[in-house]
Amino acid sequence: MVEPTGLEQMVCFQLYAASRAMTGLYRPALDALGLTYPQYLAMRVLWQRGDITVRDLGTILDLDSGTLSPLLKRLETQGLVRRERGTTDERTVIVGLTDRGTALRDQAAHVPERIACAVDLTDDEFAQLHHLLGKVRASVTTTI
Amino acid sequence: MVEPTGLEQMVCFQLYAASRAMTGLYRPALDALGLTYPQYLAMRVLWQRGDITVRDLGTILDLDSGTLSPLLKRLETQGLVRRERGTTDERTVIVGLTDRGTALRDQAAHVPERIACAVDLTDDEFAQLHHLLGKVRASVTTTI
DNA sequence: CCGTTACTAGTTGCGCACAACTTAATTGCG
DNA sequence: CGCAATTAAGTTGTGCGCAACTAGTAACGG
Repeated sequence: MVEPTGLEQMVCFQLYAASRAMTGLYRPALDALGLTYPQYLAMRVLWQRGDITVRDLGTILDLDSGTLSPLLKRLETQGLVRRERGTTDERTVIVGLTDRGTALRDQAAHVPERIACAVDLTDDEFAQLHHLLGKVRASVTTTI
Repeated sequence: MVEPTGLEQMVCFQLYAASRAMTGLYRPALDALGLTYPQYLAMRVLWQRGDITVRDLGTILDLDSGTLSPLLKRLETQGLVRRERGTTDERTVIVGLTDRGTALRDQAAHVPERIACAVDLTDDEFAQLHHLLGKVRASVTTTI
């Protein structure tokens, strides 16, 4: 689809570097909440959707139990999350918010605007980028 | 620059997910070479530029010595790279390719095309994505 | 009903990332 | 020159990501 020497390599590296730069941008705001970026993503899903199995959380975040189990254990240790076995299917574990976890939502409310201000893209460019990243993810994941 | 509730969050997550998906796409090809993706990036810089200090390598890859030192040590253990103190400035360490490291370039030559074929973007879209990621990186890093 | 197969979480091990710190060398300023 | 400030690389500690594996549960086919 493209000459193989430079461009697509550059795109992949740009992706890798831009992703790390963006999570670095979140770091100060999230440090104040005591969260890492992946923990923040998990909390966002919980704030939006409430109780959820580890499996479904993994599907949404594109992470497996090898990553999520210890991450959720740390959130549980912080008192933000509780975990309990599913009743109908005892293989599953259902993750839910504690009161402290629910309360954190308000403190985290200001985070996205702090980020948006720092990234110098127009609405159109945001939408374009979103579209292109979606295409990349779709084509890469279907390639498996 | 944008309503703070959804879009920019999605973009950041898309970036995070797309980056991991892309490195996952490299994995089979790089496994065959015995390299991880960050190791492959370091080798690419060495193939292009020859001897380089750890500092300059870090500037190019946007990584610090905390990441590079152990990574380069592993490449050295594999016999792909040698490290020696700079003569004029003994604080620096100059990284260079061994014969085995140089030879690996030919085996790695086919990697980029394998990736490009799997990502379903036109040349224009690749260029757009490259441009937008560059803007993100630039605005994020200058924000520091 | 029973055994095989599939599925869900969790664990282990390794290699990043990154913050914080250490060591050693250089630079700069009085 | 002499010493403080700066710089380069390395070390330590924590938290991902992901492969490979384990334990326990559910589903299914005969």
